[in-house]
Amino acid sequence: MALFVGRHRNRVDKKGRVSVPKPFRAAFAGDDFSGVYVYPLFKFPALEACGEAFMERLAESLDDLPMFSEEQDDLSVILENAHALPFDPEGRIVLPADLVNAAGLGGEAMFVGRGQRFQIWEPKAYESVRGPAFERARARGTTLPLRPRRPQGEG
Amino acid sequence: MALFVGRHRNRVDKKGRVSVPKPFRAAFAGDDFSGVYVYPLFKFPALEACGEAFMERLAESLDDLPMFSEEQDDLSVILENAHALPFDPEGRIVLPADLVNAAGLGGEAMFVGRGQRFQIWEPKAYESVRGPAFERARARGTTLPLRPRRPQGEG
DNA sequence: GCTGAACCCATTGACGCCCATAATTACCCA
DNA sequence: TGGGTAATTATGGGCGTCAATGGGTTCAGC
Repeated sequence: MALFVGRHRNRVDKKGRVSVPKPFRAAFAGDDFSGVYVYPLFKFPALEACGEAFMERLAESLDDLPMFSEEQDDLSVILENAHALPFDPEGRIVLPADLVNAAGLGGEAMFVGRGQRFQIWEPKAYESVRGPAFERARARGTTLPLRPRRPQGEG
Repeated sequence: MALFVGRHRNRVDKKGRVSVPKPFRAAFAGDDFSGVYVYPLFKFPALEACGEAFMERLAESLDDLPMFSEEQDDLSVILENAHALPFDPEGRIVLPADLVNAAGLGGEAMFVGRGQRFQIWEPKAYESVRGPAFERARARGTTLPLRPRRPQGEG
């Protein structure tokens, strides 16, 4: 599967349109739904986006939680606040007002790859929140506990 | 899988292009994505590069961690700072400004084999940082416990 | 008839592709 | 063993294409 990596900074025009970076769009090729699912993060002033496959996985994970439980109710807010945003012919999406507000977006949007999904940030907010993360990793001498290599596919 | 070994010193032209040494390129033959993933290292003023397989493994390791957890946020630093750099028809990649800055690259780049991955250094920085490593290993009488030979072939 | 959204079109600027050339390296033959 | 030659890789520059962007226009719903 194609991965989302790196950062891309694009403009948000007067109509609220913003181009999804081509490398990110490419990862959705073949999906039934030509667009992305976007929802606000509760942890950061930012949005997260994913494709159909991941959204289904998320829904299933929610179903694994006890029915009528508090956690299920809480985490369901993701689905409740998610928007399915279709691509226009040029590969742009229109961000609804509630998402713009949640992320504090202005004239520009920063697309940030996260592997299976990506995030959308107001550039300055990204800088101040995530900027220190790299320095922190350096200071801690962070090491990566990698998942063991798979015996077969050896992908 | 082919291994990355040895050092290669290539020029970086005005456009930021640099040839990936042929022996290194060969290791990526057969990948869906014809190019390399490059990200800055925490520990050194240098870049590290890997292929699709390793990057997917990294993304999967991330997904093994709980969504919205702190660890996941920390580890995704690599993905956020990585660039997918495609080969041009001549086997070169274009290094973006942030990577050039992170490694302090000028007119030349040193490619250093590291087995499953390789690094990209500014030649002088490599000399001063890694040069002593050989002497240090000698002085310490460093030893390396080898992993037992695997039963089959299976690279 | 009005509002809003989706589509179409034009511009521009970066990036990828193609070519030509130079520097190695590998190979062959004397 | 040495030199010469051929093939391959590295390098540099120019040009064409495509992605990003902005505005206009048509269509549908109210």
